[in-house]
Amino acid sequence: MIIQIEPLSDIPIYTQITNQMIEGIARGYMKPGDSLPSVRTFAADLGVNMHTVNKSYHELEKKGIISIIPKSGAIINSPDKTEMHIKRITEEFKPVIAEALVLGWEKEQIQELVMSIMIDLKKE
Amino acid sequence: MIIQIEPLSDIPIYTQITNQMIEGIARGYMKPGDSLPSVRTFAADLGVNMHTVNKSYHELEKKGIISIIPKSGAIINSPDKTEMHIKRITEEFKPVIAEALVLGWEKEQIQELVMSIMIDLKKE
DNA sequence: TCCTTTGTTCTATTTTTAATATAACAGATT
DNA sequence: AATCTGTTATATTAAAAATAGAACAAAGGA
Repeated sequence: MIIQIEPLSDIPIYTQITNQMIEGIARGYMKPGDSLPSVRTFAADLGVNMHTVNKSYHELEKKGIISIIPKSGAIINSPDKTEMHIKRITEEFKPVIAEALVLGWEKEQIQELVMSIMIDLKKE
Repeated sequence: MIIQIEPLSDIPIYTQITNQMIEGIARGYMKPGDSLPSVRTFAADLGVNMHTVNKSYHELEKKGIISIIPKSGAIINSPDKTEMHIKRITEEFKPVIAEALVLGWEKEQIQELVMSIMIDLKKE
């Protein structure tokens, strides 16, 4: 799982790690049950501090995507159909959809873009 | 156009203003051609600093949503069908869609959520 | 059992960003 | 002429991000 950090980005490093991990899992590069690298080795690979990776892992745990087993490691969760985090996902979608609408996108165009992104992420 | 600032939020104030302005325009509370309040009066209304509002306005301008006329004021743009900002909108959608997929959402469920948000924003 | 690795916790410092506070400027608006 | 506008500048404070180093106690492998 290769992750590219952009030091000049206005997106915090720990968020860059979080997002790229999520995208990597969505693309199937990592699967439920897989272990994540330890915060130390991963930090060394990325050239960042241990605590930065640790913060990203806890962000992933808060989102329900991984489980951190104390003193042991982190493992990617199996999706739980009863826990869709619908409220959070809704709040994350809303500003993007509102922005597209304000810029003049038609509902159908937005649906098409969303579909094309899903297909891109799902194709292996 | 009423805007509610949450001082304790981890979202910066200027981003809260930006997002709520966009949602307000999407809902039709403000329309293309309308003037935004001056940065000073709006800042006074919200109880924040002038520069904070100013930063939000420039964020909105960068997104192509308003035009700032120097020494005069800010006006909401008419949507320009030839300028959909497709690359930026795609990059904004991607992490949210990836997160939903990783949490086990089906493509159809995501499409339904997106549609319901669009309907909610469009209903007046 | 011993040794290494693990996440955790703690303190500390540096850097960057966000937010506020004033002030002054020059064009626009009335 | 007087006011209002966004702009620019400088300064300060507050908060967040990132780094650094150390120590701990449990887990896990040899």
